[in-house]
Amino acid sequence: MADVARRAGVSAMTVSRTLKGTGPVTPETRDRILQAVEDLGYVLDLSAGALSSKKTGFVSVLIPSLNNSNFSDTVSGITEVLDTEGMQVLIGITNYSRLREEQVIETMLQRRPEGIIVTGGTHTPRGRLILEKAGIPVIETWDLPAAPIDHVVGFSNAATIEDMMARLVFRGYRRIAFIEGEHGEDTRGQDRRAGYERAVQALGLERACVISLGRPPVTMAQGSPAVVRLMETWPEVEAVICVSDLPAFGAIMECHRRGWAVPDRLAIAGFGDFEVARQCWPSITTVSVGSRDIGTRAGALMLEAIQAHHTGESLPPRLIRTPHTLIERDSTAGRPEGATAGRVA
Amino acid sequence: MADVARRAGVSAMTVSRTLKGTGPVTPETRDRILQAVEDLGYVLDLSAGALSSKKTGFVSVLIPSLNNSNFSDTVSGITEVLDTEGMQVLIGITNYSRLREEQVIETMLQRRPEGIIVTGGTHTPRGRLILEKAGIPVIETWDLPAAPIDHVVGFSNAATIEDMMARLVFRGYRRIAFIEGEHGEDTRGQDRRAGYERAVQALGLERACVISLGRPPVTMAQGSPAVVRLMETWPEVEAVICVSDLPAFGAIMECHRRGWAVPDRLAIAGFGDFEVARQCWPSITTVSVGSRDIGTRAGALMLEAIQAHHTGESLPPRLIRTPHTLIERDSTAGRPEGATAGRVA
DNA sequence: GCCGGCGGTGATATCGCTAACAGTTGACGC
DNA sequence: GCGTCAACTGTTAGCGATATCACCGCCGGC
Repeated sequence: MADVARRAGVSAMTVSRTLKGTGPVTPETRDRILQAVEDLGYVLDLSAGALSSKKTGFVSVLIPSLNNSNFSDTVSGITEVLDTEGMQVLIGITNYSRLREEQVIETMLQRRPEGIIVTGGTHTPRGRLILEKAGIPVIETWDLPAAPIDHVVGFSNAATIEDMMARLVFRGYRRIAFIEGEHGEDTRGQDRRAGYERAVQALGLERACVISLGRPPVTMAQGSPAVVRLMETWPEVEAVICVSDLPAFGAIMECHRRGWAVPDRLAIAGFGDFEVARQCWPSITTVSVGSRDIGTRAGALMLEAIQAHHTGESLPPRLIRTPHTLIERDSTAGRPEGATAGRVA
Repeated sequence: MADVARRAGVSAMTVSRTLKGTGPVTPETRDRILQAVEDLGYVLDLSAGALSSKKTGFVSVLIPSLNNSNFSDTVSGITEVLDTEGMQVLIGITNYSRLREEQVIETMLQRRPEGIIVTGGTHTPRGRLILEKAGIPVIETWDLPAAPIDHVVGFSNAATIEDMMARLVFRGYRRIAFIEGEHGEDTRGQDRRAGYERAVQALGLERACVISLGRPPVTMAQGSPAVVRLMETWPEVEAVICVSDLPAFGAIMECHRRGWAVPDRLAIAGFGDFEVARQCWPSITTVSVGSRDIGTRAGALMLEAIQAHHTGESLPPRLIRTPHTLIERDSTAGRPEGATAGRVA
């Protein structure tokens, strides 16, 4: 930068101001500097700038996996918003493990991000502690934690499935099963299952029938053995909700193979509104949670929080409930006998 | 760090050595320092370290989109490998635009990455120039550029489709169409189309039938109108190759809706070996290019190149051809009349 | 008994930039 | 004509770490 300054006949400070757009610079001086930058092929060093200004321009984003389009949609949304302010997203993959999340948080903080966005509201005690003490805005997403760390942009996973259950019952289904991932790490999946069980109670259904797929990430492939097991275990089942569209799709394909009509023999619903749910035949009833919107809203909130952070005050914890939408499609068209079938006359 | 040093009764330098694992430190001293770190809740600042050591620990990775599991698989692979050396991936999204890529490259270089991995071998002249002059290892992936900038980890997109064509012809198909994305930006898609046209020539087929989907990213949804248009335009078509599994899937679902048997009325093949291709019914014939492997190999190569870069010598440009595998599935089971149908007797 | 070398540690000088303050000019108002 | 203020530019002093060299013991070899 000193070279540039010399060549343009100004001080390094003026070069800095020109390149960052902070402070006033005479147009001529500016041109001269930009010319010098061009001539020398100079590239600003943001690491050095970060050290001196104490603004790294980083925001860390922690997600369970990149290979789930729900999460990559959220990241895309965040990235898009932060890009407008020249901030760089640092992605951390937690692999659906809270312990891994804790480690990733620790290493992330060494980069001095100006804010951190995590997926879910359940963390290891130490992970939570570190986040609280980090002294930067924190946003928890994809969940509505009972005791948020700071800000929240999310929805109730349980409620999405309760809504779905109500709708299925309204459509005439009574024997409704649930296909879930393994217990333990995927807390959002657990919440959905909890929603299912509450709904079974609330709607007065006979009993909860749950098939477990295995460790997350849940995949399309897991759907086919799961639906087979389901039909063997509870042949009387009329409908099934899957913890995600992916196994729902796998299940539907298995049904095609076996000649089980969907939805007439078995209605199948998913979660997440993946592209495959819309394109599948029959198209899959699902819940859209607006993955990308969660990202853009979290991004915007983060910018606001960082802004406040810079001016000294810290933004009071905000809770943004994002809407979820039940999307009824062909895979749950209703009992053949009509919407009232199975109801008490 | 000075605080930690004081509390442990050593110099800052020793603290640094302990935390980074560089240089020898007596176990006792080490423990004392780690205790002090714990007590004070001290977190190392890598930005500062980067400035003085001139090693940022960043590697930039540019991809067209995060929402394509092929690319996110590659990124996962890269991340996984670089993680082992504590390096952080900086993701840049180019949106399938070369101009955008140029801009992203410029802003990325301000972060002083130690290496940069880009998707594809076609760039704007200026983008290419900047990469060449960046003075860091560059890896081009997902392609085999005629004139590589530096290293390459990729495969010939054209060859994948040529192989596919040969196989389809072997299976007895003669009238084979191609469904592609719009011309212009997606150079990998263009290469695949070029492979198709070469194969039409080489195999002595009647003519090339190409349906264009629209601007990338190509989606599942685009598959259905495309296949309808295809059948209207060339009713005699027997098979079609799609530029990606996603529209191939959309096309198959449309065929289900319309009662066109796949593969008997129309065989459909894709590209990319997305999960949906394996799970779809009928399962989709495709080309696997090992997206994740491309990532792990590029990651490993990058580590090696950075290593060399540190010791002064720069690694001679390396070209790693990754294997692609044709995966035949149910969607191209062969002409009903048998594998020799359509051949000259 | 002397010397070379290694394990362990510290002092100092940056790394490249920007915050903060301190000029310097010229326009404007009264 | 003079004070005031805004626009513009420069000076100085770090930001928080690490490269580098220097130093001190102590060991082993000849």
